[in-house]
Amino acid sequence: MATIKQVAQHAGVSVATVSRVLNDKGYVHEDTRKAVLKAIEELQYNPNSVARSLFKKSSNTIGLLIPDITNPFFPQLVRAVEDVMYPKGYTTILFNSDENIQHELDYLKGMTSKYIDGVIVVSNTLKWEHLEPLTVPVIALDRHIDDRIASVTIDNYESSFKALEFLVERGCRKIAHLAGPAHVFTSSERLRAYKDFTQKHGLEEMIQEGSYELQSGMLNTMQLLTKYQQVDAIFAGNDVMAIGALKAAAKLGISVPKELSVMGFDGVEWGTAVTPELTTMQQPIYQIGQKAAEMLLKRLETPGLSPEHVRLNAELTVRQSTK
Amino acid sequence: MATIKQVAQHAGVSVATVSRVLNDKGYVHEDTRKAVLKAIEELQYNPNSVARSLFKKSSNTIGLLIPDITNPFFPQLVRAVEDVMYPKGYTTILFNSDENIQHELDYLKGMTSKYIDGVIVVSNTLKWEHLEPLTVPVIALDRHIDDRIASVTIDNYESSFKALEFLVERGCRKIAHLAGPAHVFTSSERLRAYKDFTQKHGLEEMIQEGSYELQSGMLNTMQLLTKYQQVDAIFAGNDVMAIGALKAAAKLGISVPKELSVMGFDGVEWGTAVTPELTTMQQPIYQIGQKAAEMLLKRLETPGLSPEHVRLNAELTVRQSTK
DNA sequence: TTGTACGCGTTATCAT
DNA sequence: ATGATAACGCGTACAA
Repeated sequence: MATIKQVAQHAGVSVATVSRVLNDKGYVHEDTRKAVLKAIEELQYNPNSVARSLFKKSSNTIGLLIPDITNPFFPQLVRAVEDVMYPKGYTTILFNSDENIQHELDYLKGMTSKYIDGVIVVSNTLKWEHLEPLTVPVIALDRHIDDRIASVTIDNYESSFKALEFLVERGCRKIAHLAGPAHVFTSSERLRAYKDFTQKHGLEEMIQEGSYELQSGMLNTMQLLTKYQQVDAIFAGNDVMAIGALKAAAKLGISVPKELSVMGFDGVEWGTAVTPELTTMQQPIYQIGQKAAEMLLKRLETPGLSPEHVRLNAELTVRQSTK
Repeated sequence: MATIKQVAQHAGVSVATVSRVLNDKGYVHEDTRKAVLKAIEELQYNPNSVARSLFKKSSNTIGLLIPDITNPFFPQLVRAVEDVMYPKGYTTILFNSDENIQHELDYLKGMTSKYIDGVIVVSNTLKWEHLEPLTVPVIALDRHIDDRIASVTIDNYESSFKALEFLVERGCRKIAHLAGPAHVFTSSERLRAYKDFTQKHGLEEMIQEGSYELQSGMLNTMQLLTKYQQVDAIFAGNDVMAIGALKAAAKLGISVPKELSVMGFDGVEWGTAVTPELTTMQQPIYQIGQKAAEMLLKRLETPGLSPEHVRLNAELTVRQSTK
């Protein structure tokens, strides 16, 4: 690895001059510029990012903190973020927190010492006081954390309401809710919508709580279906649970959508892999990631912007699992 | 952000002493050590990773180069790598190449200037000459690149053979192959096995090439099934295509596994989400990632180790999509 | 237009 | 046992 010093020597100039042509700053004679360029080429010189970071107190790197990349919701989100950051010269570092606050705090601590320039955070546990000490822009993704922290979210409550309305329109009256974990903000919003909806429409409230996983979705649907015999629709807290419900129905010999309608939430790719294909409230996952990255980029360029709160809309995608 | 200098001042010692207690190196009196620790605590001092990297020419960071995180094969792999690297103090940077050699070379170039300590690579295009200039340990994952580059792979050829043998055992005789893209090493190996197998057993060769995607799997199965009427089994190049085949069968009213057996390859989670659940040649995805990370770690600790080539075994997981 | 010299925050060597 | 200082590679005042 050649250094700027060697390039300077090779070109017969000083390091300052090399730095100038490197960064197009200050005056430099065309001839010397060419000589420097030639030296750079010959020595295959590549500026040292670490040294540059030390001086600039900035690493052209952002952190992306998510619960777990193996959750099918996140790969697309991650891709979106990288797809917008990379062309702008930023590297993205991914962190899996497993929703463990200790891990999250560890990561955050590491970031500042690495001159990470900004962070995108998906977390149910992180609060203002944890993020406040960070001197870099932060974007909260998927979950709103605090009014003082910019965020990109979707309208979980309203969308859930719409999903439920659709089920009623299609003639469902005994609608059960397969709820996600209570500590997850998005699932509690969806649950809240379900409760309000059933109350408003005078429908029976049938709730079964589980975790955001396939097995859980299946097992809990089994329980649900034995506990409440007359269920004619299931509104699941997310797609993975909904697919679990589909599996349970298949196992119990219940025909979907004829005897039972199943509605998911998220719009992950899995939903198109199953038969019948899953009807779902589709989040614009890729756009959410894009938007968050763009907001971060804006704050990177012009620091001190007031916290913006963007709310995207989920959209009902009717496929085959509902009447 | 406090610096080591400020800590030294605060504790009334020199930076050298602070550095000593920080790194447990050299002698330092117990009293002064305590004073330093106290200063560190009071100033909330956090050593600057960038400055440290500059001096050490090492960033405690590794690169993980994969085609695309949205391919369901990779999230688990990525998790595995991070799960072993992080506790050892290493940060993992993920790069999505989209199998584009230019992107790959760009990433590689960026790595050296960042003092990245090692790389794990999943690529069909990268060759010895691209990796050779790297001065850090490299592990090739999933695809063998060169004898001189350590690798972790699975026995694609033999496993495919076993999968096909299983189908024959179950009475299938008209076995078609839904092949993955020709430029992907793993799929050409699986294709090769299919060809050898049919020849060995005197079976008709029925091949349809597609891409590693759901739609492609479905469409190509449709074509396959119209072109060759009597097909009684499909051996797919990967699980996603196999699931596409399942969808095609459902659409055509063909009952799986009664009229048609479907065999996948990979063992991604999706395979358990569909009905019938997918029979597949299951790769130990997580272990592959683990093993690669461990190999890298070993080479990080003791450089200059000769290239090791580990080959893991895929295992037949019989579920419901085969007779 | 170009060069000198210092600072970014650490670690390691060499004195003391 | 502790301190001063050079070095890591780069960018930028300031001087020339």
